[in-house]
Amino acid sequence: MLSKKTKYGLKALAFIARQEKGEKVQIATISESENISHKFLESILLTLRKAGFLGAKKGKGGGYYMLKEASEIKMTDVIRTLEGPIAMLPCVSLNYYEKCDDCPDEDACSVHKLMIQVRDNTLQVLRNNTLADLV
Amino acid sequence: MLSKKTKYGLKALAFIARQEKGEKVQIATISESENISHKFLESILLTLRKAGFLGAKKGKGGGYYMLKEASEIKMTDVIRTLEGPIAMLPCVSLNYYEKCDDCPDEDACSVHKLMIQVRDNTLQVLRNNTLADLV
DNA sequence: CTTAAAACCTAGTTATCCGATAGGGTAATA
DNA sequence: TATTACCCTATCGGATAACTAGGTTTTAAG
Repeated sequence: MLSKKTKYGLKALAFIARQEKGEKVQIATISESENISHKFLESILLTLRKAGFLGAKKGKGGGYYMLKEASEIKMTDVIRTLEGPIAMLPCVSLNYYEKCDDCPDEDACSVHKLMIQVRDNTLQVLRNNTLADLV
Repeated sequence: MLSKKTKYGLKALAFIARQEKGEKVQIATISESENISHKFLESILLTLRKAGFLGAKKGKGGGYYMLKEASEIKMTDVIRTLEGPIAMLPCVSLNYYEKCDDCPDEDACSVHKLMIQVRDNTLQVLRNNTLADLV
């Protein structure tokens, strides 16, 4: 299950991407329009800014804005930033790999093989979708 | 992320399915062989039996056994029993649908559309795989 | 008939994480 | 210089995951 953090983050990104290029959007605007807790959204946007998806301007008339084209922002990258691994098991994760405590031999694990199939299919969908597809 | 419950359950099912048809397997055997806590596995197998995937015999010489062919047990069914929804959002779940608190209009939600794609792809993989493919 | 073995069942524990909130701090602008 | 709006840290309640405890019932064997 996708966390609300990720869901809100995607919605917020889509909201900002819908504006004129370079236009600044304030947290409060998104928060009200998308029904997201102001403070929670604040922390999410901060994460997205640090990850390089957004720029921010402080002070009066400030806000968040896109740094690049929506079509250049892949869903895989956003989800990995907010959610973490895309795979259904740590042992099949490309970016967050972790060995299982049980499983002496990964290649012999039946579940492992199945989850690799799921992962590859999910990745294919998420790689082919950019923020532009959400807008 | 798949819970350990589901992972263990799948491994246990595969273990039992590997035996001669109708052969009984004890919890302790699976527990030791697959490195799963005995008590935890106990509760998982109980769930699987109640869901109709396994039969059980009490008393000395008892154990769990397959009720049907491994090829008749779909991964979707097992995962839904142990894990719950397969979808990444409640609002795109076929079997566990739930409306989102935010989102006034589901059809207008950009994230919704994306997650339907992911769901359909995942379902395709899981529907095409049976327990026989794990063995 | 007794005993040991095995599944059954209810409930509780512990630990972690999610979603949200609090309360300032800091920088930019009018 | 006051206001606006992002920046940062800390905290907290509730839910859930993973596992544990301890007893009950059923069965086979001696």
